Amino acid sequence: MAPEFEHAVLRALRDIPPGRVSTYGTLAALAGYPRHARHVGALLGRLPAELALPWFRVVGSGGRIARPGSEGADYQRLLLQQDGIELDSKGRVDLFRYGWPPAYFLR
DNA sequence: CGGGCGGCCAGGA
DNA sequence: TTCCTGGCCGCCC
Repeated sequence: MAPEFEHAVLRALRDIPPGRVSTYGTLAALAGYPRHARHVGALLGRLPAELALPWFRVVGSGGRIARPGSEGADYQRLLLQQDGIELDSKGRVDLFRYGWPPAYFLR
């Protein structure tokens, strides 16, 4: 994975404010790499916990938490709630309400 | 709403 | 080099 790509993505990741969420595709675009959503996922998946980065503030395009059923998914749901984010009955986030940056999620 | 399909792009085998 | 596989995405039924 190219260092420039990683740095750009992590920078965008750190810029997501508490209480907001972004998506893999949006983060990739913000970082300057449109269409690289999958790679953002691959990167977030192997982030060392020590870095304490807000990986949990990234969800799929439909506001869905990735890899449902997995242990990490439950943890992510918990962290999002602690962040003050409401999840609907199906565990999805309303991007029109919490999406970051706002301009990317206009109704 | 649910499921399939094709497209996306980098790594590993 | 080809082939397969992803914490994805959007379109079509």
